[in-house]
Amino acid sequence: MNEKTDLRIIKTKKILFETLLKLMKHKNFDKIKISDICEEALINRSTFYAHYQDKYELLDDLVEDLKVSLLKDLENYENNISSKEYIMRLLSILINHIDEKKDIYSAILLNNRNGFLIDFLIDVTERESAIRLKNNEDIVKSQLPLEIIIRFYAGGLINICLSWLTQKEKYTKEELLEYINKLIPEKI
Amino acid sequence: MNEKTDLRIIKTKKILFETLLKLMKHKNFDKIKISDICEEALINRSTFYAHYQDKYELLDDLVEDLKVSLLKDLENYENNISSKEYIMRLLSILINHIDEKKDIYSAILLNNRNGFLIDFLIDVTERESAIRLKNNEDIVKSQLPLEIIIRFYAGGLINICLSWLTQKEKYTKEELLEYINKLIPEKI
DNA sequence: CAAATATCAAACAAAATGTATGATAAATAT
DNA sequence: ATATTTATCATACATTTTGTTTGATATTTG
Repeated sequence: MNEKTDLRIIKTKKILFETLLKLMKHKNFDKIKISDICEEALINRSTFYAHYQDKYELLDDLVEDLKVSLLKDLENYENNISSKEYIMRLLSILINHIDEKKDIYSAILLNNRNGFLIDFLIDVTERESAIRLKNNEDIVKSQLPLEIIIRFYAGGLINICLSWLTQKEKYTKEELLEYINKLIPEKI
Repeated sequence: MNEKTDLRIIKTKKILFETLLKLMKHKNFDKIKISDICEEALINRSTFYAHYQDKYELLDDLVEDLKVSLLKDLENYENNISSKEYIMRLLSILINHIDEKKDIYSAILLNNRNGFLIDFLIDVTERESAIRLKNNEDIVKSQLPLEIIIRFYAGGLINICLSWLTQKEKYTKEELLEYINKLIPEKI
């Protein structure tokens, strides 16, 4: 979000983000025109082009912001805990993060842009998990490639989170975590 | 693929499918123009418009074909087996299906069109599983909502399949199934 | 072989993108 | 506070891509 922090740039990008998300709630991203965005945002089209080559760059930038925000949420939490405990904490952070940015995630999901999102979430959770779980005894014993284990749990858990997000309010965050707790074995 | 089976229509659509997939290997779907497709396919642009409104309809049609093909693969296999055994057979069919259509799946994956694919695969596997697992004793005992269980395993397993697909030939199909076998508990 | 129809080439209208220019307003720096 | 820098704006215009139409040609069906 910071180019060199000229206030006008920050403001413009913020409006573009908000407008894009707003439009994505009613219209598929594929069908949104740059001119639609600018019109709704009350921003000159040449200003748009001053910042982004196309709408894909705009969306990239928006997702990049999300990523930064999630990484920040993940920054400070404890090390050296059992793999299950670790996973549960990671998830708790993730679910809170998604819940806070509900609007953004839903908008992206409703637009068949899941690929984006899943890649990014898996990327983050995988990197995190890979570091933490690398020398975990249970995992070494299981004789499974670490990446397989991570892909499995990351995919499963993210899928639960995403469906939870779209079926608004069917379960509370706490219930969701409780269900997940039952799904994950004590020893992986 | 059949409108009313005029050979020319079948041929045209087939070529359009192949051409789109070919282009998607080198270029993101977002950036592919209808004129690119037609040029490469040696098909007149007005012919394209005679069949599809835009490139998204073309991709839809292509994915629809995939879906039909997977459903056909899933048609005939045994009922009344334990949940784990059931899941393993389902997966074996799924993996074989993906392996056979490797080119198509990779092309779509490389194009950030995963959303499409994951939705579709989850849809199919969920519907299948929901029918089969509904009255399963183990599941009733677990006190978890069925949809949560299905989402979890569907997401996890599909994610493994997808990453397997992109890391070409790192494991054999058989190894992959063996790993998955270890990941799924005997009693869910 | 006759009838039906899908494809084609070509030309055109409309929509959307992308670029350039100089004036104006807002932010930064001294 | 003022000067300087620079982001935004309005406007105009070139280009690209899409979408439609027409009638001729070729292929398929019956």
